[in-house]
Amino acid sequence: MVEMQELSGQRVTSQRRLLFDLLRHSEGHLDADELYRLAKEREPRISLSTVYRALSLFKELGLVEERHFADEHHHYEVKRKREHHHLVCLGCGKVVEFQSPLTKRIKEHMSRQSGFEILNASVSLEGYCERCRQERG
Amino acid sequence: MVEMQELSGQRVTSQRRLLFDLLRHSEGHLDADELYRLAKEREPRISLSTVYRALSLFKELGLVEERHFADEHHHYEVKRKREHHHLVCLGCGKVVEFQSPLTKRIKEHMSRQSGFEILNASVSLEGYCERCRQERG
DNA sequence: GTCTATGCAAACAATTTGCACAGCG
DNA sequence: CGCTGTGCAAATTGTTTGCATAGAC
Repeated sequence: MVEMQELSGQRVTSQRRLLFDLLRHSEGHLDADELYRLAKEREPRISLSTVYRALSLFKELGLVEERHFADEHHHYEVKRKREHHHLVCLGCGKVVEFQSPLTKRIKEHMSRQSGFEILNASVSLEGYCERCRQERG
Repeated sequence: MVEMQELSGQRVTSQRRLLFDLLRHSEGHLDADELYRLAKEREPRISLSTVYRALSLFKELGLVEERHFADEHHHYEVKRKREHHHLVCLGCGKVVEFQSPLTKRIKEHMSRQSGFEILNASVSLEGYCERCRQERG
C-alpha cells in the first residue's frame, strides 16, 4: 500500500495522510461529510474544516477530482490515470464507472468544430439499474 | 410567443408565468439568483423563495433541467426536445451547446452492457475557447 | 525555532421552511 | 369562498474564515 510521501512543498500531516488514505481506499465517491465521519472513526479530534481544507488542497494539486452528481453536494474521488465516466441509478443512487472510446471521439470532433482546446470530458448517464427496474415493475 | 397555459393541476400564477417566461427567453443557463434579479425588474415584489419554489416545481414537472457546471451553484434551462450537451470555457465561463450522434451510441452501448434503463445522458466538455487560448499565449 | 496546518467557533452563501395573507380556480 | 401560492423572516445546510495553539520541517 502506497502512502502519501510528499505534497509539493505542502506539509504532510497526519490528518492529510489519513484523509488521502481514506479517499484512496474508498471505492466510491465520497462527499465531505462522509469523509469526515470516516476520518473521525480513526481520529476523533479531526475537524470538518480540516477535511474541506484538505480536499481543496488535493484538488488544487490535481490529486482528486470533484464531481457534481444529481442535486446534492460535491463528491470527491482520487484521480486515476484513465479517464472514466459515470452511470448513476436514479433509484438507489448506485454509481457505476465506465470508459468508452467514443468519448475520445467526441472530444476530437468538438475540438475541431469549436476551436476549443478541450482538456477534459465527463459523461454522466442516468437511469435505473436492473434491480430498481424490477422493483418499479 | 407561446405562453404557459397549464401546469398539470398546479395553479398558474403571475409569478410562475413570469419566471417560466424568463427562463424560456434567456439564451443561457440561469441560476436562481440571476433569475430572481431578472424577475424583480418586472415584478419588484417577487421573493427569492418563490423563485426556488417555482424552479423546483418546474423541475418536478420536467419543464426545466438542472445543470451542475464547474464548482458554482445550479443552473436551470428549459427542457428542449433535442438532447444537447455543453462545452464550457474554463477561462471566461462561456457555455457552448452542442449535439452529437455519438452520445446516442454511448447510451445504447452502456445500456446493453450494464442492464440499466438509461433515461438521459449529459456530456460536459471543459477547456479553453479560441480567444482565451490566445490571451493565455 | 519558524511558519504552516489544525481545531474551534463564528461567518457566509445557497436553499428551505413556517406562517399569515393574497389571489387563482 | 376554499385552498394553494406568495412574501417575509427565520431556519437549515454546505462551506469558508479568523484566531490562538500544535506540530512539521
